[in-house]
Amino acid sequence: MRKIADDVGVHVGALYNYTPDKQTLLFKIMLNHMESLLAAWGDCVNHEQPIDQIKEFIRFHLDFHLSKSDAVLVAYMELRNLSEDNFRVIEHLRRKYENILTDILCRGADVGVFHFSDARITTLAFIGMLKEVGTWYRPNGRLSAVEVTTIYQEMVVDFLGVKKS
Amino acid sequence: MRKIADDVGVHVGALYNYTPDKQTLLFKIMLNHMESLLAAWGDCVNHEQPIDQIKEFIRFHLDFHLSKSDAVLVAYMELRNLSEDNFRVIEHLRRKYENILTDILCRGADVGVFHFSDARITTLAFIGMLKEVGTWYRPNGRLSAVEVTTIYQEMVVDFLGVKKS
DNA sequence: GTCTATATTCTGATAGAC
DNA sequence: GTCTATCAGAATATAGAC
Repeated sequence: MRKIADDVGVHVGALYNYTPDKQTLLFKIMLNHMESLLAAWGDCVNHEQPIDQIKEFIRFHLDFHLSKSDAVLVAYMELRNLSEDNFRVIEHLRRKYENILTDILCRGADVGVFHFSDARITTLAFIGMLKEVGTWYRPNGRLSAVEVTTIYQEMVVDFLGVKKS
Repeated sequence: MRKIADDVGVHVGALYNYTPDKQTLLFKIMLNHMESLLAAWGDCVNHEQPIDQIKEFIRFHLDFHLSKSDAVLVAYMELRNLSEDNFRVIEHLRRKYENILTDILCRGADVGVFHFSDARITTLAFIGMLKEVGTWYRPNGRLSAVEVTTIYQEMVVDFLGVKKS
């Protein structure tokens, strides 16, 4: 709280005009993060073809997460510091986000353009792949955000295009 | 430190017979974790075929990480609490581990059985996929550890088998 | 709405008896 | 090597002046 007050430019006591306690503040930060994530996806274009839709999802996810790396760090690192009740709320929203991807995958499988063995596992594998980017991507690194996005889009599309025996 | 002392069954003061301070204790835990990870891989069978070798790597990684989920949680969550110097040491070992996978990928590409566009990105994508498993796998969940391993082996092998244009 | 001051608890670490 | 006692500083949170 002292560090936050210092960064914001007020003294500690003043902080409690905005939040009843630290736990509530953390929860509101994470809730706001998850809700704006879901809302931002709602504003994205809806593509007819599953292959276009999943590319859009990857572009959206990387764009959102790489541009808000601070909030993302909090969202993933402070999860265990949420109270039990607050944790459940955030987890529910996270599951909702994951299900966006699962739905795209299943729609693609239904029309026969995607091939995978388990929708849930494939979803989590892709989310894991994308999440990892946040740990190594640097704006001035070897690859630009656009290049990273393109590579990931190609990886995922190639993967889904394979016919499984 | 109080919680550790309590779990171990001694009083706080006694802990300082084993570590000069908290930072050193954390570092030694993480160092030990990374060194036993690398040592354990050194004890694995060396397969002739890259496809067998990468399957072995996936089996090894999941087996090691799912069976030591406590240590893995510390290893990933407490990274930011390491001092600058200690962080560099751990990061170096983590890179060494990642390079095991990169080497397998490159060897497979050299002999023409693996196809991917960027060895480093592919490595990190696979590591991310595998790391994610630790966040949702539960011993009594829908899938057993063996089933999860098999699915991941198939996903990775299928992915690497695709010819890129 | 912010500041100052303070209550209270927690935390890492040390000293000295046994 | 462990225990008891304790210090010093940090942390969350509150109260009351302005």
